[in-house]
Order: sequence, then structure tokens, then C-alpha cells
Amino acid sequence: MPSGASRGSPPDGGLNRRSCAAIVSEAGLRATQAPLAVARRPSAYCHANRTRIPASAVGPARRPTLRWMIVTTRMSQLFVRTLRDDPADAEVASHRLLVRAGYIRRQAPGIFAWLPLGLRVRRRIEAIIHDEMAAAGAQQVHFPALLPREPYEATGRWTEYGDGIFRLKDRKGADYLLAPTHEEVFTMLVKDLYSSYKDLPLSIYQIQDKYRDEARPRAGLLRGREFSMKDAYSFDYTDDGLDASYQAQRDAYERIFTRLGLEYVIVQADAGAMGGSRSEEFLHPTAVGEDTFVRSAGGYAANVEAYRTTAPAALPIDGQPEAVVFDSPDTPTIATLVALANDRHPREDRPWEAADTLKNVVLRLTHLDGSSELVIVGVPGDREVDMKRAEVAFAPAEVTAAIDEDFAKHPGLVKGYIGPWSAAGPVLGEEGSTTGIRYLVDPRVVDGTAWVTGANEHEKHVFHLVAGRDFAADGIADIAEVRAGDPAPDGSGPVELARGMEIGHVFQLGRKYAESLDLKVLDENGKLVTVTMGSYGIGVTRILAAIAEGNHDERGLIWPRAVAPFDVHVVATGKDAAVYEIADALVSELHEAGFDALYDDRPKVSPGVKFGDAELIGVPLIIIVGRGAAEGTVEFWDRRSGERRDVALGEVPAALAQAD
RNA sequence: CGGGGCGUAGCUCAGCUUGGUAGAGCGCCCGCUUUGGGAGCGGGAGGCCGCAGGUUCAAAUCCUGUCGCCCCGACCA
Repeated sequence: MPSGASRGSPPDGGLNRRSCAAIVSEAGLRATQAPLAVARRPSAYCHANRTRIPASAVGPARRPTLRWMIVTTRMSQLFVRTLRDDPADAEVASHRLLVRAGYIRRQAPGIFAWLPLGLRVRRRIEAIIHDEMAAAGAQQVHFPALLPREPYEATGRWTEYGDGIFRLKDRKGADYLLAPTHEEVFTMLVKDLYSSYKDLPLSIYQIQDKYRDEARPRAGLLRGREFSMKDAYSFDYTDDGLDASYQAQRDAYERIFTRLGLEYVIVQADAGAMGGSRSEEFLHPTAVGEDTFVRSAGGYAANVEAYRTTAPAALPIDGQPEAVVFDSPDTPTIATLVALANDRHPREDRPWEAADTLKNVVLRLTHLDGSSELVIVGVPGDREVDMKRAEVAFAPAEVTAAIDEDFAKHPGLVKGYIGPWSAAGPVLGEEGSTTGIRYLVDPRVVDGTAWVTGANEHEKHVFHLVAGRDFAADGIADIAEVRAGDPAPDGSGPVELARGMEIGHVFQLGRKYAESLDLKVLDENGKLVTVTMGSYGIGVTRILAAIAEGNHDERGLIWPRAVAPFDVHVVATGKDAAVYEIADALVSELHEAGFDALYDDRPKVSPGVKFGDAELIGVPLIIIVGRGAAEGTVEFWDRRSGERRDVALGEVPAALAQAD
């Protein structure tokens, strides 16, 4: 663990000049309102005038009471209004129910207000994260959401983010942004404070609202423009150290998701343009997820963006038939081409298939500096280009389909009949071709493979075009779609596809940020070395939505105990005042025993409404104080199973403890 | 940014085709009744019909423009 936690602090936990001077001057008047940091100590040292502030001036040495968590919450007082109808603008279950049950309210697209119920769940999730971060040796900090442009300029992300961030100017016209993530700030702060290998390793984290100007926020909390995220960063000066820090966070994530009761799959992720090496995502499998991942029975799991196609072994070129050009009128699609080939030029052993054809897709890359470039990618004709995989492969350039204008500029490209070869010589490729356009191929296009592809003449294709003999590519582009049944690259069998929602990401950033922001420390030999970093994120609000998504029925939410806004929901029913007296006493008793209770004490509300609200709100255990109360029994209602059973009043706390 | 849909009360929606005093259900307030599954009766509050122009004696309704929202796609450390 870093020894630097107390580094730089004055002895005796002294105060900064301004705040302590203020206290000294106000000591007589406002002693009890002194800042908490001061209030916890019997006295404090003030550097401003080198005096010790007497305890009487700084207030009692006790922690403030966290009342908001402890006070009984009565439905009659709770700031909530449940809705009987689904909000018209909500589609997915989590969004619908969180709004209906009064956890959140929409303020703007992708931006939500948090009501007491929602905040409680958030705090519970955060508590688990804090707990596991502490166990993993990470220390909490907090950075502003509003940040200046400069650090993002230094890492190139001011430009890279494009429209993806909220930008604003202060009154002087200086550029600011609402932080979409905080790598730069963490890096710079460590640079400010630390300069020796002895200070490392260091892991720090924060839970903070992040801002991204999503082109289309959707699904309530699942993809918002303001969202809460825990992000942790590790700082090491050796690769082994980074591995250890990474592993510690990865382990913590496993514990966090287990405690949250959230199913997860760890998949290989693309390190992408961030320049890192190891990168894994924690995906929650769900149909509403926006990520597609693959996994094999043998244990391989990866985001499709990170899936790498295994290249087959090269085939001998000798003895292969010569390339043959043939007429191919009316073949605008691969299907028509294959049909024509089988019709007019059937081969003996087996029919022509789409997989025998080479489809050459023209893509336009728009680079960060605004310049654009055409690139042509040859993929087996039975596969589409997966634009997400393409984005990753060509990042940070933007990938779009080529437009007519692009074709107009390259008359050598015969639309519908594009291929790397022509009777007149190479057409594609950066060197020695008629177009000079960069030509990349799918990994399956290895030397010796033969293809049916365009001959760069109107209504003409070519058979037996052999890679390595008739054409050569400038490189590989692994951007074809991944399909169920494709082999896992590690040989662990065929993969299946599934949808998932990214709930966490652990990532070895390596030295990219440290380099651009010049974060170096002196090593054992007195030499400057660049620090290597890891970045570890968990979407707090997204997790909350994911839990809601996976834990509900047609009547409402059903929270796992670990994150439920309350431990128990006590519903008093009936008009008999005695029932409410009994319920009042029970709720007090539960609080004494340390249980957080939501108490539905509304006297003039019918039982049906109370039950309905209880089901909507989704506290997993409901205690009904009603018709049996006079005889000393209440009902335990398991929200998830629907099961109800009578419990003697005196045994409620014990039964509750057991239910834990 | 492309495609589709929608803006009327806190929520869900009707009214618009065919211009004429702005509606329903739920929610909210008051009174009485009711109290183990979203109660009944009576009385009430609440709306610049997204906004701006235009047509007209008269516009929620017709015309033009504009803004916003939702969904699909594009996009998304």
C-alpha cells in the first residue's frame, strides 16, 4: 500500500490557512458550525497564526449522525407519487417502473432527477462499491464534473470526442467541458503530488456524475447523458505492478457484482484507440443490452468488437487453375452472382456458394483532422461488414459507406464489379495499382485461396482469382460480421452470440496518458520512468437500471435485498386505530434492531392501493399489519415468490434477521 | 444525421377529418361514507391546446415555419 496517504499533511491534521483563520475569527460566534474535519478532533492546529484552536471553539468531538438513513420513513411523508399508468415515453421495464414507482423523474433527454427512493438504492449500490474499493486498497477522491479544456487538449481527446461531450465557455470565453471521464484529471493530480517510485503503487477512485452528449439517449438510465460512474485508476511503474493492480480491481468487480446479485460475463474487450493492452468488459446478459458478445463452451468470451478471426493456413498456389473472366449481366447482388455462376458455369464437385465470392466494400474513413480516405475491404461474400467492428478497426477514424461522389472520383472503380484485379493489371492497392486505393482483406483471404469476384468491367466477374498469385492486399481488416458457429480464436470450440449490457470495464491503459501528460517518477536507480496506468469503471446508475431490468414482474420492481431502498416495507391496513398503534410499535422495534423500514401509515388509503404501491416499489419483504394484529400476528409477504405466512409479532425481528 | 411517430391538466389520453364557450379517466383539495386488492357520493382546484407567423368574424382544429420529445438506424472511453 502507498505510504503517501498522509504525505503533505501538516502534523496533527492541521487546517489550511483560510479555513482555520476563519474559524479562529468566528470561534466565539459559530463554534458549533465548524467544518466536520475540525469537529472530529478535540482541538486543531492553525498554521495561519501558529496557534492551537481550543476544543471549545471547534465543537464536540463526535461524528455527525446520518439521520437520513436512520429515521423512520413513513409513506404519508415520503416524497413520492406513484403513477398508475406507464409513462408514455418509457419503453424498457427498468425505465417504466423506476418512473412509475417514483424513483426517478426525467428532466431532459437522458437526464434524470433522483427522488428519495432512487437515491437510497443508489447509495446502497455505492456502499457496496466503496466497501470493495477499500478492500482492494483504493482510496476515494472526488473531482469536479466541470473541467478546463487544457488537459483534454494534451491527450488529444478534446478533438477526439467530437460532438460526444458537453462543451461550454466561461465569461472570459475560455473553453470548459463537462467531464465524460476523468483519466486526465487523475493523471495530472498524481503528477502534481507524486514523483517517486516509493509513492507507488497507488489506486484512487471516485464516484461521480459523468456527462456525454449522446446522439440518442435511450432506455432511461441505461444510456443517459448524465450518469453516475465509479472510476478507479491505478498507478504503477512496472508492468508487473500494473498487472497486480489490474487483478485487484478485477477481483473487486467480481465481488461487487456477486454482492449485487447481478449476473455478469467477463469478455475480452477491444483496447481500441486508447492504446492499452489488456481490456475486459463485464457484461450483464440481457436482451436490452447494446453490446453483442460471443462465447464458446470452452470458456472463450469476447465482445464481438474484440473477436479475432482465425486465419486458415495458406494453400499451395501451384496447380491452381488460371483466372477466368466471365460475363455476368444482371448480378447486382451476391445471390444473383452465385445463381448465375451455378447456372452458366457449374463446377463439378459442388455448387458455387456465396462464401466462394469476394465482396469488395468501399468504405470512407474520415480522420480526426477532417480529411477523408477511401479504403476497400474484401470480405467473403456470405458475410456483411459489421460496422461496429469496422469502427474499432479503423479508430479513431470515422467509418461510413462510400458515396456516389467517391465513385465519381475513381472511374477505375466499376460499381458492382469491383475487384483487386483486372485484365489490365492490379486495380486496388496502395502501390502499383490503377486506383492507388488501400486494399485490405478479411483474415480468411490467405494466400492460395481462390475467389469469384468483380473484374472491374461492367457485367464481368472473374473465377479462380487466387490470393497471393493474382492479387495482394495491403493488409488485413477483420471487420466481417461474427456468426454463431464461428470458431473461438483460442480453439475452445464454436461460439454463440448473445446480447449484453456493459456494466463494468477494466482496462490497462498503459503509458498513453502518463506519456501525454508527462507523468514520470524516479525509480530505484534515480532514473525517470513513465508511470503505467489502469482504468476501471463501473456504471452506478446503469447497474441500478440493470438490476431493475432483471428484477421485476408485471406488478412492479423486486429488489435484491442488498440494494433494496429499505429492508422491509411495513403495511398497516384497516381502519382500526389499534392496528396503527401496533404497527407504530413494530416499526420502532425494527429500527431498534437495526432494520430500515418503509412504513405505510396512510390512514385513509385503501388496502388495495397500499398493496399495489408496495408491489410497485419492490421492497422484497413486506410485513402486513392487519386483521391478525389484534391476535398478535402479522403477515410476512415475500415479494418475489408471492408467498405469505403468519409470524407472531414478538418474533418479527428474529424472523427478519433469519431472512437475511 | 436518415426513417417513423407524437406534442391538449400532475399521469394516460379523447377532441382536429367537417373551425364556433377546452373534455374524460386516474391523481390532487374539501365533506360524508368506505377499509385485506387500485372504493362510493357530493363539491372543488388545475390547461397560453409546444412556440411563432398566417388565413378567418372566429383556430386546439386549416396553412407556413420553428422548437421539442419518443422509437428504429447511424453514433456511443
